[in-house]
Amino acid sequence: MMGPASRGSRSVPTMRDVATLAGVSVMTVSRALHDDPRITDDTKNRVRAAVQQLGYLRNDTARNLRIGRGADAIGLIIGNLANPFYSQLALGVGEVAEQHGLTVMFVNAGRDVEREARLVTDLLSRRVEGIIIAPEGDDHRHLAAGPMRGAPVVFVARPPSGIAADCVLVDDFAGTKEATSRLIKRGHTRIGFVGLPSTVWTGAERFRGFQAAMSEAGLRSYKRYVRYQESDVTAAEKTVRSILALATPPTALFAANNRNMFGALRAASEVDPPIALAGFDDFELAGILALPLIVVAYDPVELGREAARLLLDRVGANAADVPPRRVIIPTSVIEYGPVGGSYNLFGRGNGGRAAAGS
Amino acid sequence: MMGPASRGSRSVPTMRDVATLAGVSVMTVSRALHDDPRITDDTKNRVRAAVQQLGYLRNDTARNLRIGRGADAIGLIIGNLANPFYSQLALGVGEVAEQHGLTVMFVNAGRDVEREARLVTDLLSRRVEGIIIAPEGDDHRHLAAGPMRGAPVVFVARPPSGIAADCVLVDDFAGTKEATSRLIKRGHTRIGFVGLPSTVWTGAERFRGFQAAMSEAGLRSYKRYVRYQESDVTAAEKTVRSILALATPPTALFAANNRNMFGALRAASEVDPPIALAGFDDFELAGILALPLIVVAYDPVELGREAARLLLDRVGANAADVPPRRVIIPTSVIEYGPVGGSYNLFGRGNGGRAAAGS
DNA sequence: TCCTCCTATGTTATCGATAGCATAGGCAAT
DNA sequence: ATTGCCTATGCTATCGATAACATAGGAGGA
Repeated sequence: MMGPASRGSRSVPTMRDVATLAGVSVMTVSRALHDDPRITDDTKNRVRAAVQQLGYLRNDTARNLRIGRGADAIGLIIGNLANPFYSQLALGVGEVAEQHGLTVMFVNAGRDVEREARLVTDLLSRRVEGIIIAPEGDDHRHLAAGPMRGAPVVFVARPPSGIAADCVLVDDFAGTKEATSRLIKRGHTRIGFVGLPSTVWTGAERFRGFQAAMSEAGLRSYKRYVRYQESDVTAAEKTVRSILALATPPTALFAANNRNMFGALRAASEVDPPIALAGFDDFELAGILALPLIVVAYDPVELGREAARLLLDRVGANAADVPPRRVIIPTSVIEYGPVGGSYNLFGRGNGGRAAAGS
Repeated sequence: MMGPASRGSRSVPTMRDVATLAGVSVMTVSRALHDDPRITDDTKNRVRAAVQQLGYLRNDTARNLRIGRGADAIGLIIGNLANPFYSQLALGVGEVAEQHGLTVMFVNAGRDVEREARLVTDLLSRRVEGIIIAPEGDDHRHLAAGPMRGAPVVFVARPPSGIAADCVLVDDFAGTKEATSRLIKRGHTRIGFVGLPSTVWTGAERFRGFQAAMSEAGLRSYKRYVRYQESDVTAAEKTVRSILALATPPTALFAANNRNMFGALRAASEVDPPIALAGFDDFELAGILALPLIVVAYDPVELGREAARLLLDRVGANAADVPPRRVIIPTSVIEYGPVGGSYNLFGRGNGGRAAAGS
C-alpha cells in the first residue's frame, strides 16, 4: 500500500533517474539521447537500456524552457467546429503544422471581443509560436503587435482592420458576383439575398458582389428581398420562409454561406415550383438535389494550409521586415442540378411510392 | 538599427525585468500578480504598472515546470477532421476542456499503428494531462498503462482491446438493429448493407446489429448484398452502384456511416423508383430528400464531452483505483421522408422546370 | 527603553534539461 | 620520462517562475 506521498502524482522518471540507473551523469544521458558522437557506443547502450527500463520520456516543458523555445505549437482561434468550413480549415492548419513538428492548440472563438482577447493572451502565455484567427468583430486592437508581444498572427477569412498582419481570404466578392450573374443569365430578375450580419467582413463582401452583379444587369429593386442574420440553419430557414411568403416572392435566392444555404434548402423544399438557389460554399449533396443550384466553391483546407504557411514563414525568421501579405483563395462557380441536364434527380410527387419494396 | 543580436529573438520580458523596473524582487512580483494579501497595495500598483509598461506575460512553460504540472492540455488523436463525426467530437472535447482551463492539442490519427504510437509519445513528451483517442486498428498495446506512463487515456467510438481503459461508445448494435427492423417493417426483404471494414469495431458492431434484425425477421439470404469498404464517399457510391446493378437488386440499403450514406445517396439518385435507405449518422439535409430515409441519430458532441469528462475525472485525482468505465451514448432512430407523410419534398420529373424563373 | 512579534519583502533552492567550460585518463611525440 | 593533446565524461550555471525559509523594520507590551 502506498502512503500519502502518492496522492495523484504518478512521478514520471526524469533524466536524473536514468543517469543514476545507468551510472553516469545527467549530461551524459542528454548527450547519449541526442546521439552525440563523442559518447561511446557502450555508454549509449547502457543509457538506452536504462531509458527502456524506466520508460523515460523527455520532458519537453523543461527542454523548451531551457532552449528558449515555446510550446512548439500554434494557436488556432476559430468559430464553431461544427461548421464544416471551420473544421476543414483546422484540418489544413493541422496538416502543415505537423510537417513542421508543431501541434495545434485550438480554442473556440468567443462571441465577444473581450473573450477573444483573453484567449489570445492565454495562448501567448502558453508560448505558442503564433496564432491563426478568424476574428469575430472588426475591432482588432487585441491582435496588434503590442498585445501579441511580437508573435506573428495570421487572419483567415477576414482581413485585419487597423493593424498590419498577414491574411488569407476567400475571393468573396468575385465568387458571389459570378454566381449571381449566372442566376441572372438564367433569366431571374427577382433575386433575394440571405446574408450574414453586415458587420462581418465576409458578409459585407459577399453582399457587395451580389450588388455588383445586380447593378451590372440593371436590376435595382431587390432591397425588399435582402436579409441579414446570424449563421444558423434554423434562423435562415425561418427567414427564407418569410421571404417566400411575400406577395411577389423572388424566383431565386443567394445564400451567403452554408448555414444559410441549408436553411434555404429546408424552406425551399416546401414551395412548388422550386425556387432557384445559389450560395457560398459547396456541399456534398449539392449534386443530387432537384432544384436549380449554383454554388461558389473553394478549398477551405487549402485556406488553412496557406494560413499555416504564412504563419510559419514568420516564426523563427527575422520576418518583421516582410510587409503584411494577403493571399486570396480563388473560387469557382459550380452549376448543379436540372440545368446541367444530364442528372437524374430525386423527383417530386413520388411520396406515395415511398415504401418501394413493400 | 539593430545589431546581429536581434536575429529573430523577440526577447519577451520576464518577471525579472518587471522586478527591476518596479524596484522590487522577482518574488514580490510573483506574489503581487497572484494578489497575495501580504503585499502592500502600493507595491502591487507599482508592479502592475511595470507589467503594463513592459507588456509582461507570465511564461506558463516555466511556471508549469516549477509547479509540476504538464502543459495544461489534453491530447486528441482522431481521424479526418473533415468528417463531421470527428469535428463534432472535437467540439465537445474542446468545450469541456475549456471549462477546466485546458486547451486541446489535436493531431490527425495515423493510418498505421506505428505512426499512432509516435503521436502518443509525442503528446506525452509534451506532458499532456491525458489522451482521447479514436484508435485505428485493434492493436492497442501502445496505449497500455506502461507506454502511457500512467497518463489516463479514453477511447472514443471504439473500445480498448487487451488493455483496461475508459471508453465512450455509441450504441452501434442497438441503433443499427432498430433501423434495420424499421426497414423490414416497411416491407423490405431484400436489404443490402454497405459496411465498414470488419476490422473496425464500429463496423463489426453495426453489421452485428444488421444481422440480428435480419435473423429475427427470418431473413437469411442477404449475403450477396453485403459489402465492406473504407469510409470514402466516392468508393461507396461505386459500391452501391454495383449492388444496384445486380439482376435482383435490393429494395433497401443500410449504410454504416455518413460517408457510405452519402455515397449511397449519390448512386441511389440515379435509380427509379428510389431505393429506401437507412444508415448510421444523421445529417442536416436528411429531412428534405425525396426517398424513404431512416437514420440512426446520436450526439457526437456529447460523445466528445463525455470522453473529456471521463478523462478529466482521472486527471489529478488518484483515480487509478477506479475500474475502467464504459459509457454508451444512446441512439435514436429517425424516419424522414415520404413515409412520414407530411413532408413536402423535392420532386422527381420536374427537371424540365428547372430554370423556373426564366 | 528594550524586547517580542508580526508584517512586508528578500534569498535560496528547485522543477528538468542543456550550453559551456572543466577535467581525468590515455596515447603519441620528443 | 615528460609534455601535450585529444577524447569521454562531469560540473556548474541557466532558462523563468515559485515554495520554503530568512530577515529587516515597525508596532506594541512590559
